[in-house]
Amino acid sequence: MPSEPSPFPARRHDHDACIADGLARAEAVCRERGGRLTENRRAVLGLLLAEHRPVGAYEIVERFDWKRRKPAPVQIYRALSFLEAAGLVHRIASRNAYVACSGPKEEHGTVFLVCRDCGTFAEPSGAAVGLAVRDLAAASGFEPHDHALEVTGRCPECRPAGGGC
Amino acid sequence: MPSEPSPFPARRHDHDACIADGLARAEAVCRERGGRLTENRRAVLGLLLAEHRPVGAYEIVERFDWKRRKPAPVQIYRALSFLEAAGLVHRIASRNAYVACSGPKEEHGTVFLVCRDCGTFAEPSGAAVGLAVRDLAAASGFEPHDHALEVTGRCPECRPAGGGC
DNA sequence: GGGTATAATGATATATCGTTACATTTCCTG
DNA sequence: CAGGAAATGTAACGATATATCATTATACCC
Repeated sequence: MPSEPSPFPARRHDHDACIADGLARAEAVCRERGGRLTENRRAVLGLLLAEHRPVGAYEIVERFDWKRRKPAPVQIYRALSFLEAAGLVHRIASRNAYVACSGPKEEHGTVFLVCRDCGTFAEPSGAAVGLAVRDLAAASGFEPHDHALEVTGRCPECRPAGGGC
Repeated sequence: MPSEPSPFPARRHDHDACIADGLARAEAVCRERGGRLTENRRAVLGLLLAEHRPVGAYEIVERFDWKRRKPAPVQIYRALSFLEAAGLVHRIASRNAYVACSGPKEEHGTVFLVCRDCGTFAEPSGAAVGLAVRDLAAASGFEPHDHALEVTGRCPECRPAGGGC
């Protein structure tokens, strides 16, 4: 089969570039939507882009060197709210954590794969799942607005290689 | 099309019966799995069965008249953990809330519909979604273990009837 | 540039959700 | 009834998220 490229980040990739891309995209989104990508917001997004995994808000607080001090939680939550509303960050409810949106151009995915071993995160394009949800909802007379599918499992890197266990 | 019955509870239904059924099922599950459906656990499950919507743990605390006192949160969490492990209750991560499992015999659904207006909850059988998830994961080399799909929207009762708004 | 409305931040406190720790009781089993 | 596993009682704590209000920055119009 033609097989799309894996949605997981390659083990080695140009990480600085993917951070830069993410920030550039954020600038574009802000221009379009009207918000401002302020220093705080940029810093939070940068931190999330630097990981390919969900990060808790209080972990961001700890890692955030902000004018030589730790920020108050509310600073981080404000930045996260803004970024989430702009579609630049997703909240992973099952983990109380946040992750930078990895889909630069495609419509926002609503399927999240999280590796139980290394925590790595991927956001494959979930068109088939979206359709299945729509069908299911329609059959119930339910009008879906929003959905999030969080799948836990093992990523290709953490799966035992051959046929083993 | 043949159209399965709606997974939503009918507006009027024999509510006492559905509570009784749920408790009876819980007894059966406990006999099979080895736990005990103690007074606390029965009370928590009963409270959840009496709602067809996700209820927060602290809301259960508030509503729980337990020997004329409020229980400590840990009591409720202990009961919820037991019931969840037994498959009698689901946690709705996106809301930090808990709901009685509505599927009496069918394999446990992993799709949850929650009405944004009235909070009503349904758990349709999500076989198609499950397949879509499996395919999607397989295409990424991801080995799925567990997933939960929480869909927000409007239930049939809360949707505007005809074409209007 | 000055006035002003809006957006964003700073700082403190508090609400909400969930767990740890350890002593005690209940209940099954022999 | 003794012994052990399961469940509960009680208190304190940890983790996650929001409320409130004063202040500062930015955009926009004149």
